[in-house]
Amino acid sequence: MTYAKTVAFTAGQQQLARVAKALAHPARVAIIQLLASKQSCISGDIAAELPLARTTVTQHLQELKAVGLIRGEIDGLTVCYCLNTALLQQVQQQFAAFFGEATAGAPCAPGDACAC
Amino acid sequence: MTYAKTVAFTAGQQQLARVAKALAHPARVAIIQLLASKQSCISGDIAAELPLARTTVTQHLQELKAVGLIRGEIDGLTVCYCLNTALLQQVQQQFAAFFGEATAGAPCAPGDACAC
DNA sequence: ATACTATGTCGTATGTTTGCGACATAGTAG
DNA sequence: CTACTATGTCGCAAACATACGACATAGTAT
Repeated sequence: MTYAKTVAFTAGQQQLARVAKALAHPARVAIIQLLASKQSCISGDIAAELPLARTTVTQHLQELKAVGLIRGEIDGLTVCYCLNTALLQQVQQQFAAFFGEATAGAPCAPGDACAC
Repeated sequence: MTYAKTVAFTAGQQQLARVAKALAHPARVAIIQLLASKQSCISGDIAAELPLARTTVTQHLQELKAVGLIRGEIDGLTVCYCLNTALLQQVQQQFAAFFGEATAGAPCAPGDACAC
């Protein structure tokens, strides 16, 4: 992303945007859900469950790992991915606060003349 | 986005990803927050409050409008943007459910041997 | 050792996003 | 009507993202 003046956005806004970007692709949403549903933190089985090439899935996994939402541990030949519940909980708070703030105002239905 | 086989992702995953993408840029997060904080739904003042060119801000506004998170009404010379609280509330539920699912599992701390 | 399996990294083609100036449109005002 | 203001649309350049095959690495197994 090439923001002209990244400085001007708050850390909170940037963090929220970063996480949102990580979830901005159905494959990544699916991966998180998969990891959440399987009790065991599967590895490359993930690739088998998605409609994408193995390498593409690896890339998505790397991206999720870069943001910190998941963690991967090598176990012999296979690699074990699991959710970073700590970060997820923190992010959950962040989103809750954001949406709470956003949904607090008046409804402003279409045709309202929008009390400006 | 060029998914090879878009079909294979659920509607829920795609909807969540679409909204996440809308929030995947600090400027757009900032816009939502701005609209939430000002009681009046300001118009091009938004552009003045952000560290971006006016046209760029317009573009971000269009994107948010395309996803449906905000709505714009023409009021003479100015345009009035306001939050679509109905959609926001719905999306809030969606994210809450998603994160709830994701944070439900075991912590899986690093070094856990990751019970696979 | 040799063959095999699970993963990841690279390079690349194609498409998308971002940021912005130039230009078009549409009200307002004198 | 003419000048001015507020917005939006276009087109473009540069940066990213997506998807994937070819290749590298590193354990396992025989």
